[in-house]
Amino acid sequence: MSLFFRLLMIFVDIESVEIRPLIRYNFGMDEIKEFQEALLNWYRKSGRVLPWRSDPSPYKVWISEIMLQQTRVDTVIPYFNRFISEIPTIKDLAETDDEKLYKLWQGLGYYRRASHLKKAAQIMVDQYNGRLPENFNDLLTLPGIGAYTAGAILSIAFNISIPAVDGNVFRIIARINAETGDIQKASVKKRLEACVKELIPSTDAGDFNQALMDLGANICIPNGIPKCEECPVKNFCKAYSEGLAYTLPVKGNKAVRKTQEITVLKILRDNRLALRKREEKGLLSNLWELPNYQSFLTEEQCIKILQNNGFKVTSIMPMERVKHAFSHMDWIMIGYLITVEGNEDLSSWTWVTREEILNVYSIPSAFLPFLSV
DNA sequence: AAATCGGGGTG
DNA sequence: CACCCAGATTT
Repeated sequence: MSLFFRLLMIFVDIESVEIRPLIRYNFGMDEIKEFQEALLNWYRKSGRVLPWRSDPSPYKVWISEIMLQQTRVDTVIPYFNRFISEIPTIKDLAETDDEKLYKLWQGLGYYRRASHLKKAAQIMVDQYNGRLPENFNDLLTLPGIGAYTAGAILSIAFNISIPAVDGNVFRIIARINAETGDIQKASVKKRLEACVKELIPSTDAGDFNQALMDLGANICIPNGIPKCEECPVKNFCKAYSEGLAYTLPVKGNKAVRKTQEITVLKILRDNRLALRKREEKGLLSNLWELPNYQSFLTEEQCIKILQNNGFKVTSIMPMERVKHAFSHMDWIMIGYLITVEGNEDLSSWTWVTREEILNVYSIPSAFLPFLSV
């Protein structure tokens, strides 16, 4: 045997020790077939009934997948139904007014998704004959579509055999293999994705992928104790056989949360409320907000700000303190209810009616506690 | 690789 | 209160 081969074997051995700890990760052909059938049979019997499943057209699958990014099914359902009803086709989406689009998205979060949808729809109209492209690479070029969403669209809407690996699937596959590596790490993710590629059937890929999602939602759950006894594929699961299902997967990386103190002004003039449009980039971009300022301001400081802009303050009253948690930071907000007189309009402020607040302007959830009063 | 980007449900 | 969710994009 050549020296090259011996070195290669040593290299492979080291790799397998470092990158593959205990791990299952080796399935026989018969076993894969059994796994697929067990999962698909369970899905056909116990899968969820969802609005985007009754008619899995490419458009509906796409919209649902974008809405479902980091967002629970129960949250998405009413947004999805309203969206499809208001904007039923790709062409309609490409031509939808931005305010209407953002209003439909109000409260759903990750607002970039809405603007990505419209941009992608315009590209589909311009370059793809008004349809979704049917291949992975073209889908990936569209804004808002990454590897997971491209896989989901291709498998569910076009029945192409391709994985759609989301948080559910990472968790399930990690447990099946008793993967003890940190599933946040790229190397571990790569390993898990390769495993899904082995397990996915050449037909029924859409059902297979959705079956994994439903398994993750109802059986192999993320928080709390997984319901292993009800699991259709428990006999294939190394974490189950070793009593590790509750412990796995391993996730490191606890990010430090920051806190910002903010003063929010609810300013009324002639029964109209002052709103301000946020920047086109960054947090809550393009949405409408109550005028607000860094740090906690006193009544006197607020009055001075308004006077400097040409208003006469006729009343000012402190409002209840509100906390709002984003995924990466917290806002602590104090508020003042203020009435003003004066004709000088700040160019960046818009004076709106109660009706318009409800029907036109998209306002982030953080400010809603100040509006209900 | 790590940070950014929402909001709500859950233990 | 911390963690997670049918992730993608930017830094």
